[in-house]
Parts: sequence; C-alpha cells; structure tokens
Amino acid sequence: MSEGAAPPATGGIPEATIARLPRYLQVLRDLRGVSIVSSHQLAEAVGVNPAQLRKDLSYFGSVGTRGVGYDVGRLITLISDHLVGPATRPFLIVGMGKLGTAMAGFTGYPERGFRIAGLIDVAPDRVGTKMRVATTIGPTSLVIHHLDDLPAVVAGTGAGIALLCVPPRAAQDTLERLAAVGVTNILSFVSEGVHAPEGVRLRDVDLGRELQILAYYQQHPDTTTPPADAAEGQGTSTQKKVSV
Amino acid sequence: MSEGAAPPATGGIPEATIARLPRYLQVLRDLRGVSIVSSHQLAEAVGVNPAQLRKDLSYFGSVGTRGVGYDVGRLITLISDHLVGPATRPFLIVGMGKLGTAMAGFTGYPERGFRIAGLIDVAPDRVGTKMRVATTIGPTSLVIHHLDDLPAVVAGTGAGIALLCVPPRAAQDTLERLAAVGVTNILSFVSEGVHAPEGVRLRDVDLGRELQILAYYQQHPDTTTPPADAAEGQGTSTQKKVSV
DNA sequence: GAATGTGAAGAAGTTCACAGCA
DNA sequence: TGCTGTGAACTTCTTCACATTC
Repeated sequence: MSEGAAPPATGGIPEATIARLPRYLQVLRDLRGVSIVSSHQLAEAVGVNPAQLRKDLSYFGSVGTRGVGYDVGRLITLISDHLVGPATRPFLIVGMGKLGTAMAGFTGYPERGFRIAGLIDVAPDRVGTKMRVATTIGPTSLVIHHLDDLPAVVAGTGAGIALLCVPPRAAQDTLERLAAVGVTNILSFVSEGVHAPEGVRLRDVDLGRELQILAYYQQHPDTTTPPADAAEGQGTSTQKKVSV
Repeated sequence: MSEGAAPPATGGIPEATIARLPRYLQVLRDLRGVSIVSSHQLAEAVGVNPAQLRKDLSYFGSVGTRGVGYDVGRLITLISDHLVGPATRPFLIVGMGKLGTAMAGFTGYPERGFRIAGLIDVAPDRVGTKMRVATTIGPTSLVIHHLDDLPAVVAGTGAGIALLCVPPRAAQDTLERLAAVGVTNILSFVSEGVHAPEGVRLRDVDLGRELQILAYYQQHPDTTTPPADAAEGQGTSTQKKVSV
C-alpha cells in the first residue's frame, strides 16, 4: 500500500511474488551442481522476465552479488525458509479414497519441505489400515486414523495444514471439525460450494475449472493466448474485507 | 503487443476474467431453482466485488436487464458456451496410476462440459483393463489403451485435451507423443521440469507449490493475507514472446 | 425504485533502463 | 566488463460512481 518506501525485507512481499517463489525454488533445486546463476539464466528456466526475477528477489534484501549472480544454495535456503520455514512442516490428508490415496503416494513432499503427519478417514474398512508414505529418511508406514481421533492426531503432530480429499457432501462438516482443532490451512480438492469458517484459509484446486480454462484457449487460439498456467483461484476466503 | 483500443466484445476478454468465469459458472449451477440473480447476490456467493462481476459479464455484451438482474439459465449457457463450447468436449487421461485412476473416478466432468474419451497407459497389466467412468447418461466402462495406440484413439475420439498423470521420467516423452498427434492442450500433474513443445498449451497443477503458498500465509498471518485461492501458474509455455 | 453497463480513478503488477558495485 | 538492485514508465486489473434503462 502506497505507504512510503520500498518494503525493506520482512513482511511486505507482494502476493504475485509469493505465487512465483515456489517455481523459483523448484528450478533452483533442479540446478544441483551449479553454484551461481544469473537472473537471466534463472528467469529463462522459469519462464519469466529477468527484471521480474530480480525485483522478486530484491524483497529479501540484497541477496545477489553484482557483476556475478546469485548463489544457488543460498537462494534455496532463503526462499525455502520464507515459504515453509526452516523445519519440515507436518500436514494431514483427510479422506483416503482414491484421491487421498494418490496424494499419500506422492513422494515429493520431503523435498518441498513437508511431511505427511497423519491420514484420516471415517470408513471402518479403511481406519486402522496401514499405508506406505515417503519421508525424508525413506518410506514409512502410517496408520489411517478415524476422524473422531482428530484432536489427538493434531495434538500429537502439530499439523496446521490439511489436504481435504473427502466427498463433497462431507466437505463442510469435515472442514469445520478441522477448524475446531486448529487446522486452519486447507488445500481442498472438493470443488463444490464449501464455505470457509471464520479464520480458515482455504485454497482450492478444481479440476473442472482448470479444464474449462484450457478449453477456452483451445477454442479461442488467437486471443493473445498467454503463457497461462495452473489455476488462479480465489474461492471462499476467510479474510473479511475491511468494510467498505 | 500494445496495439490499440479497448477490447470491444468478441475475442478480447481479459485473462483475469477468463480465470473467474469457471467460478461464476459453478455458483450459477448451484443456484438451480432461482431464475434471476442480481450482481450483488452472485458476487457475494462467488466472493468478488459486484462491479467486477458486472464488468466481467459486460464483455459478453448487454446480458442482464437493468433494474432486474441476470437470467440464471441464460448466463449458464452463455458462459458455458464461451468456455467449453456448446458440445461436450472429449479428453484423454494419460497414465493410469493412482492419480490417473483418481481422475478417472471424478464424476463432475459431464456437468462441466467434458467427457472422458480415452484412458491411456503403457503397463501391460493395465492395458486392456476396463474402468467405470461417469458420463452424461450414466456410468460406462472404458478400456485402457496402450500409448502406442494414441493415433487411433485420437482419430476415433477427436480429443484435443489430455490430463497428464504419468510418472515424471515419462512426462517429456509422453508430452511429445501427444503433441505429435494433435493433443495440444495439456493439464499436467507432473511437477518436475517439463518443457512444452512448440504449439502446446501446458497448464500445470503442482501440489507442492500449493502447499508452499499455503505455508507462507500460515507463517506470515499478518501480511494483508489475501483471499488467495488455487494456484496461479505460468509454467513452460508455448506462446513465444514476439521477440524482444 | 432498482439494478445494469461503463468511463474514469485507483491499485497492483510488469518491464524498462540505468546507476552502482564487484 | 558484467550483472545486480531499483526508480520510473507502462500495462493490466479492480473498484468507484453515476448515467441509463426497465
């Protein structure tokens, strides 16, 4: 907001920049072996303008070396710390149907700074079952817990994030139960009208939405078709507008 | 670039508007029973500013009635036609592992204007297998075809869109084979560095990226936390910048 | 009276272009 | 010389405010 000088370091990073940081991080990780990159090289690999990249990084302060470039390792630490923090962050997967199971099978969490801390379901034939998941130190087995045990699971793991993979009709209720025990950061794959309780930060990924956007550009190929990528959502949000 | 005036009606719908249309459509569909809505009601349900909504809809021309509101049914048709077209759009699912299977199990496609036209894999124990999927007229069985049969499958179905659900190492090759037979609109769930061949429109959904953005706002709760939603990507794109 | 459609103001984000430092 | 860091221009998106129409 207009107030004064450039956002120095902490706090004032623009939303658009935040949304790009994960991509920078990913490309940087693929750069293992290289120790210094220039903004041009990195920007090229990510697919953004070099000036954009430099401006984005400048919100962290003066992190590069003029005439040289950026230290890859340092950037990784810097961005990673700002996004997820220095430690691995625990999260839950709620709803162990096909989608939840697929999510549990993803092996990229440790590298991204996350770890599956608990699997939750309500179906009697699933609860109690074990499932192999990837961790920093290799595969482990996790038991599927009942939704009723949520308080204990959260208390035991400190998870504040959950992937919501339940069927649409169970979504709202599950969301509220999660919120009640302090799991207030939700990545939902339930596309239907879910409303975030007060205090909950809900991001949602909707397959149908993605397909529709893709279809639009398929239909209208001329229209300055932009380098569009993954969804841009807005969804039901917690943050109230500060009046009008 | 830069050429000229305001986008009049046809063709020139801003990118930001396109990204919101699927959400409007979804809320409108949930409104079954209501026949007229005002911009305030609709905007409230979607979580945007009423003026925003009116401006977005105005790109279609004068589609509401002053003093009254918008006709729900008409809006649904209008938006739906602009996004996916009047007919149901066929697409493929490539890679029938856990994720691909979960995608095949999603029942929301018909309602969103899509239909699964083919399932593809390479594993001998999967190819030939049948799988039940939802269609407009109820569940059907589809056989999983081999990637080598792609030309025939595409020729037979007319699919121009694919969900890419293969393991990372197979991604680039699969992408190129899809491109070669004219499937140039790809929604990828493979997060690792995939480069879109010339002419391919690649959107990608990355779980790790979503989690990292969520984690950021978890860590920095003050920072004007915005009503952020689903991913905003940019990824490897086809569209070349018109020089520099 | 009520709600749309829209020009114009304002905010946010992107890109340029160059000063400054290694 | 080379590449970062950044003010300033520019573009895009959002919101306001009001004339217009039902």
